[in-house]
Amino acid sequence: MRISDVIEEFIKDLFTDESDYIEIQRNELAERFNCVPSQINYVIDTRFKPSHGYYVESKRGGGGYISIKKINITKSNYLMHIITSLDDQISSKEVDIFISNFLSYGIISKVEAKLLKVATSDKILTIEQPQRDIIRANIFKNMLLNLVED
Amino acid sequence: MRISDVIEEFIKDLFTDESDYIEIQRNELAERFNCVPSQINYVIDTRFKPSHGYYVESKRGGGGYISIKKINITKSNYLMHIITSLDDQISSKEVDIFISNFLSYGIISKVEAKLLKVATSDKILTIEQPQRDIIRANIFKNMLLNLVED
DNA sequence: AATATATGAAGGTCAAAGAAAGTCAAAGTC
DNA sequence: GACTTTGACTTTCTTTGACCTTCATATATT
Repeated sequence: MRISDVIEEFIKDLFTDESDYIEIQRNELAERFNCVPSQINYVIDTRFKPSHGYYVESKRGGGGYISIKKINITKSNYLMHIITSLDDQISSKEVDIFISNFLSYGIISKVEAKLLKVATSDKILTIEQPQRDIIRANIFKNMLLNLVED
Repeated sequence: MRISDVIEEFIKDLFTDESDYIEIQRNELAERFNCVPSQINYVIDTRFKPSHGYYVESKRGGGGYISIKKINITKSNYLMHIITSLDDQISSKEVDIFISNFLSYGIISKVEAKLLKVATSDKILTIEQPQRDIIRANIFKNMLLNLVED
């Protein structure tokens, strides 16, 4: 078995039910698996990409680390699905229904909901139809896109 | 854990509910944490910058000290101040500057920043000027309003 | 007594050394 | 040919220490 696969599995085992966030030490891991440190980068680059549902951060220097966060892929999937299914114009009421669904599914936060709502409200979008519904769809889709992948 | 992090936390714990002003003794702190005195400067320089919401003063010589004041640009105050000062039209560039300031002051989250940015971008607001800058100001103000008080 | 000088007690600066992690391309495997 | 492994070199952040500046106070000088 490849060393990269072993390391991948080891890292994935670090995630528990309680926590979808871990921190590792590059050099320590490399030593444990008797490989060169950059091998760890290779594993992370190839197996923990955003497209695999992971978000990676790191810090260099004394006490440095690499952190990996498992992102909720279902959220992304769900939102992407909604986004692609949206027409290129949408009413305020329709938007509101989407938003309250997102909220009740725990897909977005209250603040995010408020931001979405206000940015797409008729009160704010003071232009004529059908321009209004077009701009609204545009705003809505793009805001949602920015909620995908946290 | 880094010694710098430990010291940072120690200092932050000195602030109480009653007081947002503390005074420390550089040498005393260094001795307590068994580090070189200039380490304290390092911690203060990197973790208690104005952009983090702290104001630092010091005095040398006998009876010297370092004082740190937590500046309470509370989120609400700050945002309300911005909102009321805003004109009724605004360019995309101006908005971006505001957003990056909010971010560096830690007043909004990254996600919120992205939402603000996308909802006010020229790419999304595909209408003619001056309508565009008017709608943008409207959206921006109202989104900010919804960030006040959480 | 008033002023000048010395001393010691702070804190400040800056650069070198150290500790991680990142990059990239060459070499190796399947 | 695509994926892995390796290692030399780079970048970033932290720790350490030698040397500097400022201030209060004690001591000396006029």
